[in-house]
Parts: sequence; C-alpha cells; structure tokens
Amino acid sequence: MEAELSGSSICNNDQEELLKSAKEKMGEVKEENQRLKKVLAQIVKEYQSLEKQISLMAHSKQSTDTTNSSSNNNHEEQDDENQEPEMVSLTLGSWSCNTNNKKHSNYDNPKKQASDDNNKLSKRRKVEGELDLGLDDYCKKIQQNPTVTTSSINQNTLNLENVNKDQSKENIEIWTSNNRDLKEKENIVSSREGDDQDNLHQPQVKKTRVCIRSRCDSPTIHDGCHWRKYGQKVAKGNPCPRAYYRCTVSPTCPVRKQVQRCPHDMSILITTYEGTHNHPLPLSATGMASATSAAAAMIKSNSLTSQTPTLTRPVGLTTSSSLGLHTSSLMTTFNNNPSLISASSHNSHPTVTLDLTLPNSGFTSFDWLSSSSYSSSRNSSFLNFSSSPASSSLPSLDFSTSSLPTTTSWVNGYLLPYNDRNNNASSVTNSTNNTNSMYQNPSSNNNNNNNNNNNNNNNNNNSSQQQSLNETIAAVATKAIALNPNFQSVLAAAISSYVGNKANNKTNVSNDQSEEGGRSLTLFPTPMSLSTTSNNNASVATDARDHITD
DNA sequence: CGCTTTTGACCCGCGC
DNA sequence: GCGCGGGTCAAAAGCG
Repeated sequence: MEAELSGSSICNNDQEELLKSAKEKMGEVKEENQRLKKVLAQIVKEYQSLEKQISLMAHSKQSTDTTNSSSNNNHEEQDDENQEPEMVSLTLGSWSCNTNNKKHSNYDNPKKQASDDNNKLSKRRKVEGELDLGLDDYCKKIQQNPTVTTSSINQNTLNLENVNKDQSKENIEIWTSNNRDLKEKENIVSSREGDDQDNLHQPQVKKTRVCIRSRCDSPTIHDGCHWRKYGQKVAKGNPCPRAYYRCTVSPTCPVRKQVQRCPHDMSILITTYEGTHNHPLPLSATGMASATSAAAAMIKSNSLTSQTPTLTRPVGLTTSSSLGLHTSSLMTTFNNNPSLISASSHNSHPTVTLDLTLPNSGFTSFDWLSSSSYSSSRNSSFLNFSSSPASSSLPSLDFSTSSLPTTTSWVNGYLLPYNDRNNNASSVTNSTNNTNSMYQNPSSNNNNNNNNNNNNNNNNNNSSQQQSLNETIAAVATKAIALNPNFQSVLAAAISSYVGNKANNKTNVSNDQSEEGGRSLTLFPTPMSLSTTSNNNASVATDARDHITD
C-alpha cells in the first residue's frame, strides 16, 4: 500500500513537474509573443515614419526637379522610377578618376576626335559617362564633414536629398547619354567638365572594384543580375581564362564583372564587379549589390580619409548608398570580420576583396553568393545564419514562439526550425562544418594571392578569436538575428534572397540541407539594414515592408 | 529570329 | 618608342 501510495505520489509529482514546466514554457511563449508584438509594432511605426519621410522627400524632389528639368532632361529617370516602384536601386562603388578626365579631355581634342570612329567615340562616351560614381559625392561630403553619418542623414533628410540629387545628376548623364543627339552629347561633356572640376583633387586612381572570392562550382555566381559575356581573355599567370560580363538588365548599364578561377584553387571563383548600376535592381540582385556597395563604400570612405586607395584593414565609416539604402550594417559586419574583407590596389584600381572562402571568417554564410541557377540539378535549400561576432552580445529571442506568420512558412521546408535552440545551433554548426569540410583549407592558397595577403594576416591574427566566436555564433545565431538591430532587414534580405532564388530557379526545392552545391537561402545583414541608432529605424521598416510584401 | 557566346583583332595604359 | 598585358569590340557561330 505504502509503495502504491508512494508510486502515485511520484506520478503526481511528475505530473506536477510536467505541468509546472509546461506553464513555464507557456509563460516564456507569452513573453516571447509580447516581445515580438513590440518588435512588430516598432516595425510598423518605423515604416509609417519612413513613409512620411519619403513623401516629404518626394515632394521636395519634385519641386527641385521641376525647376531643373528643362536643363537636365531627367524625365526618363523619373519615369523609370515611377514605373518600377517595386525595384530598388543600389549603387556599386566606383571611383571618380582622372583617368576619365584624360579621356574626356580627348573628347575635346578635335585631332583625337577626327581620328576616332564616330560611333566608337559615342559608345565610349556613353560607357565612361556611365561609370561615374554612386557614392563618391557622398563620400566627399563625408570627408568634408566627418560628422555626416547615417544617423545624421536620417535626422536630416536634406542631406539625403543632396545625395539623391547627386545621383539624379549622375543618372541624367547616364540616361541622356543613350540619346545620340549631338546637342545632348554636348551637354554631357559640359556637365562632365563640371564634374572634372570637382575631381581635380582626387587621387589618380581608377574605379573601385569589388572582388568577391567564393567557392562555386558553376561558371559564375548567381547574383540576381543578368549578364552577357562580351569577352574572354587568358590572363597572365592564370591558365583559366578570364570572362568579361556586362550587365544586361538595362542596355545602358555600365556595370561589368570579371569572372575567373583562382589559379591556385579552381574551386574558388573570383568575381570582380566594377561600375554603378544605372537602373533599379531586381530584389534578388540587391544582396550582392548591397555587399559590393558596402564594401566599395568602405574602401572609398577609408581611402578618402586616408588619402590612399590602399588600406590594410577596413575602417568603419557609417555611410549610405546614394539612394538612401544603407551600407552601415554590412560595413559594421565587415569591420567585425576583418578576415572577410581586405583592400588592395591593382592596376590603379582600388580593389576591395570579400573573401567568402575563409572558414573561420565568422561569415561563412554568404552562401547566396555561391548559390547558382546552374546547379539546379542538385537543388537544396538550407538556411545559414550570417552573424557577426558582435551579435553575440545581443539578448536572446527565440523564434520558436514567434507569432510571425513567416516563421511557419520558413519551417515548412525552407528554413531551419527554431523549435530547439540547441538543435538549431547544431544544425547551423553542422552546416558550417559541412561547408568547411567540403573544401580544402584555402589558407594555403591565399599565400599565393596578393589579394588575400591582408586576409591572411588578419585571419592569422584573429583566427583564435574567430574560432571561438564561430563556436558561439551558431548557438547565438537565432538570438542574435532576432534582436539584432538589423533583424528586420536581415529578415527582409532573406525573404528577398529566397524570392529571388525561387524566381530564378523554378525547379523543385528539396529539403536536404546538407547537399553540396545546392541553392541556399541565406540570411545576411544587408546595407538596407541600419546602424543601431534609433534614428535609422525608419528605413528598416520600409525595407522589411518592401521585401515582405514581395 | 533574336539573343548569347566565341574569338581574333584592336585599343590603350603602363613599365622599361 | 616599344613591347606587354588588360580590356573591349564586333563579326561569326551557336543555341533555343
């Protein structure tokens, strides 16, 4: 009897404990729900505030444009923006240079002009004009006034307007250059002469290039843009030919990229971007454009402050893209991952290199770069977390209790479940380890690559630190993403990345998360996300809205 | 048929 | 001035 009583009491105790734990979990769930509700409310609030800002800016821009439209002929740009409101425009870094000045001076040289074919000349004019900068003017402003930061920009929409005006002015040249009317050509030249005056004091360097090293089996990485191959050349010292691509999203887009295999490790694809998109980008292309824009902005901002195009370590400087999409988050990420980014100068081209092949970079989840529409036969979908080490300090938030509807769809096949933090952590860690084990250690290859000397140094210096960070990254990834100040944009970027990939890859998606070479859905901090200042929240809301509604 | 890729020729900058 | 190498052009071929 006593045994039975004690047994029943034990059962009761177990039940009580279960009930207690269940209640505790319920309480946690409620807390998480409350937190998420607050986040959601904050997003809505930010979105509304940004909407107001945008309408204000549109009003003021309209008024300024109407005053300048007769001389600038920028109708096409406005029309284009109006026609494609769902598109966003990001600028890839480029460099205002005296090289252009030289060439431009040739245009005014009748002897030179007479010797050139007219069509060629007009084409060259067009191309060179389009290779103007997206961020230079803004960086100049930063140089002149170091207090100009993202927060100040958001506080003072006037600054942002100025940037947009600069971009508009730039686009005016781009769009009008497509017109072969002689009069417009003259306008272009004259406007360039004005720019030349501004650039007289610029260092004699060429356009900034953003070089991305990633492991990729396919001929080229899928970055969301459409490219047309226009040339191929065997570069010296590399048995693999270098392919030249031109952006075909817009017939006048000056952006070009070079793709070549690393001579020391054929699994590494080196993609170099150059130029500024003069058209709205598809959402699926914003990820790459954001990364390159942020990297270019970083190198440029640093170069402007140091008066040299070469830097050994990125220096953080909060800035924004010319259309107000912010690079601060990625720049922060780059700063937090010194092995990820390095800068150098090749052929007078300031080049910033994003090395996504480093297993200990703490940034192994740039897998969207290596995802490819070419590998559709081995589709898989898995989620990686881009989390900068800095994120580990963030408080926790568990998505398992998220009331966000998107969480459900993520779990259904495309995203890792957030139900178990430990499992998530192990999943992410395994994913990372798989990535690492898939390839050989690239460190031996980097020794032979000038571009990566800085990477190596930084990597060596920070390897132990990053190793430990990596161990914790996976564990804190879900927490970090949730309460990361960039969470909204991270979410938005993931959705856009997924949507873009899905649109570009119509084949079925399996749930195999470990399959090599598969298409991946990746969360990553984007320039669209903002720094931690509350003043920046408005853009976060808009970005999240844009992507979610898509 | 239209678009993309290939590929040899050409241009141009840079170093010697 | 010359040669080298990177980058681009443009006609031809390929492809769907």
